[in-house]
Amino acid sequence: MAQDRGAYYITTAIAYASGKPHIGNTYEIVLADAIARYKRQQGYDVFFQTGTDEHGIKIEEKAKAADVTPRQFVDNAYDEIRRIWDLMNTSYDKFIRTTDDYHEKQVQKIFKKLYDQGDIYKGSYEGMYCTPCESFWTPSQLVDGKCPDCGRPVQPASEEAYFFKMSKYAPKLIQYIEDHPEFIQPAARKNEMINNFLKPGLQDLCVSRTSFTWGIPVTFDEKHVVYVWLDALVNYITGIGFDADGDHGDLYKSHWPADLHLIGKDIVRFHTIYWPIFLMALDEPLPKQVFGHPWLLVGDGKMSKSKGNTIYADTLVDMFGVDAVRYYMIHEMPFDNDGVFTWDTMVERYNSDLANTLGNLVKRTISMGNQYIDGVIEDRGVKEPVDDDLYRVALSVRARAEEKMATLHVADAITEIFELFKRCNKYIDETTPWILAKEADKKDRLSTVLYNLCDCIVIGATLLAPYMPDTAEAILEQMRTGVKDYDDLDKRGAFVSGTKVTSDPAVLFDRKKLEDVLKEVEKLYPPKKEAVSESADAKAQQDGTAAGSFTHKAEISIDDFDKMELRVGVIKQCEAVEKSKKLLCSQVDVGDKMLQIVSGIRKYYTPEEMVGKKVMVITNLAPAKLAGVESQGMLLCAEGADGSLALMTPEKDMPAGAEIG
RNA sequence: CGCGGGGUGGAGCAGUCUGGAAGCUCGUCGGGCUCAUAACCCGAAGGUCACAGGUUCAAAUCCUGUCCCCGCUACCA
Repeated sequence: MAQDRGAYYITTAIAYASGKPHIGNTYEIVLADAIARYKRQQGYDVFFQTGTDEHGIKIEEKAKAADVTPRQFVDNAYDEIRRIWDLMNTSYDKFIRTTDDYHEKQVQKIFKKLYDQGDIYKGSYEGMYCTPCESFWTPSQLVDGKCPDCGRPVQPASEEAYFFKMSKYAPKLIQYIEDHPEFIQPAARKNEMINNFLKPGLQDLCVSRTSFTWGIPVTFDEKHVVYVWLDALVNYITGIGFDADGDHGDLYKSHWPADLHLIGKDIVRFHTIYWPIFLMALDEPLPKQVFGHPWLLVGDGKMSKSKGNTIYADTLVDMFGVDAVRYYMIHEMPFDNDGVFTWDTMVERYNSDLANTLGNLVKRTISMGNQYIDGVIEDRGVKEPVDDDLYRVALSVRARAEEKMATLHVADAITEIFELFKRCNKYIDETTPWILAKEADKKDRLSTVLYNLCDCIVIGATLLAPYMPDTAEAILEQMRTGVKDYDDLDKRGAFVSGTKVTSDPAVLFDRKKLEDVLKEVEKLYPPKKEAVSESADAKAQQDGTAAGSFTHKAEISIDDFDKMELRVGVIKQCEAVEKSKKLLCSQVDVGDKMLQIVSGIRKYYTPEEMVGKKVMVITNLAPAKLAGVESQGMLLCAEGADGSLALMTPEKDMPAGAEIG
């Protein structure tokens, strides 16, 4: 066993239980798993927690839309999320749900405690209220003084709510952040937090809601439920046995404070400001580090259903296998920049790194062992200078990978390990075992060369285990070698001399052809199929066609249609709207009058090319102000899921004002 | 002057904090090898490090200014 290095507590953010997680969400658990396995290998007593965030108005609404109870809804989402986490072979020790009894109970106790000690107080939430929409809006959200959703007038109103005294702890938090430069990672995020939120002064945070019920009720004021972030954040302590009365479980005593909260860069604020302040209020120590990882994107945009580019981990696993997907996610993610998924790079990494460099290395080494020396790989001690360079690389990989991991540069760590596999391939060419095999007096050298290779492969495979556990196991199995101790990986002898390796080495990663993969993507999920299928999205994203998820609206009657007045308009003048990046303002002749119409199409058309165009116009749309400019209608456009856009124009020349219908 | 990220050989990136011969992966081309998964090894071509000034013995790196791209936000009627 590696030496005992003490406790290590790592968490992911808990996944919001609103649906199936896509590869971007899945990346986080895989990254966390790699770190957790790595720390275990090093000898830490690791506790790795993940889970689901199951409360909130969004879930309540989604459940309603799906015509199920919130409970049923989150149960389904939980099943799906956990299935994906398990599919990815992630070794979490605990999966917490915010609907778990013990968690809910502790949230209530924590809320009560903070209330009793005066950190939470009852106040009222002031704002402009739109009665039909049942929504509060801040003055800056209002459009033209009206509700941004429905355009109707709003009234000043207030609603009672509980607030947390954030400002009280701000100086202490700033001090902590300054004293612990490693607390917020990457460092760039630290400055954002301090400059954007802490320095200007923290506002008290509203920590209860009355507008919905799917949450944890406040025990002493039942019409309030606890704000989801307060509910969610404390999972990190309730999951390991925190008790608000101080009667903590052993795990809490041994593993809090957490060593690492691994989260997405979009929620850094909650984890580096609110969460530490909650902990200060509870008089508990703060986590040692919060790492806001970048996002894994698809194509060149953020993944979303509406963009039609969602890709799920299980689709990829079906095609490439778990470890290949883990490898891709870990290897392709830069430390502080967003990473990108494309089918091209997926196939490229798979072939180049996994099939060629690693898989082929193992196969050719074992094959030579079998062909030349009956699979019994023995160190006969016939050394040559070239061996030294091989071992120089092999025995230093652990240290180099460790250096990268120390700062969570996981992608760089795995790259270091592959440097060893590349070095091994080179070594084969340098030593030419097939020539040694032909010379009777070189048998001992041949055996030594193959031994050195096996030894280095075992070192590499062992170091690879945290990132690609199945692959590491498969390699060691082929080498008939057990798991090696981390502490010995800087020494020769990981592979025991005289071991007989497998006589039938399996191919670890079979090469893929890009065109086959693309065909499969298309075949598995044909485009334009009825329901929303992820690969139709993937296909759309691949070739730019507009397949993907369509959202359909309710059927309308001819009378409904008749309410619209559609006409051909001629654009007489057009200019960019000063204060906007997206808007063009056109003067359109619709026959009997001129309409001023503002459209968000500046990205696609210049004002000059707009002039003279004949377009389709809705002429009886209620006027609205966009960026302070009045718009009296709407130019109709076709918009592709890939972001393409075109104005609708009459197929034959038609006069301005011609009715459309 | 809304906030932030970025512009480095065909593609994707590192290097920028702490100036000191422009690097990595993939792709392309040529060669080698034949144990292996059309694999592996070697070599080559390919970059005015967005642009313009400045500091310096020396600038991808520091300073000033400009242009372009991408997120977020306000206003995509």
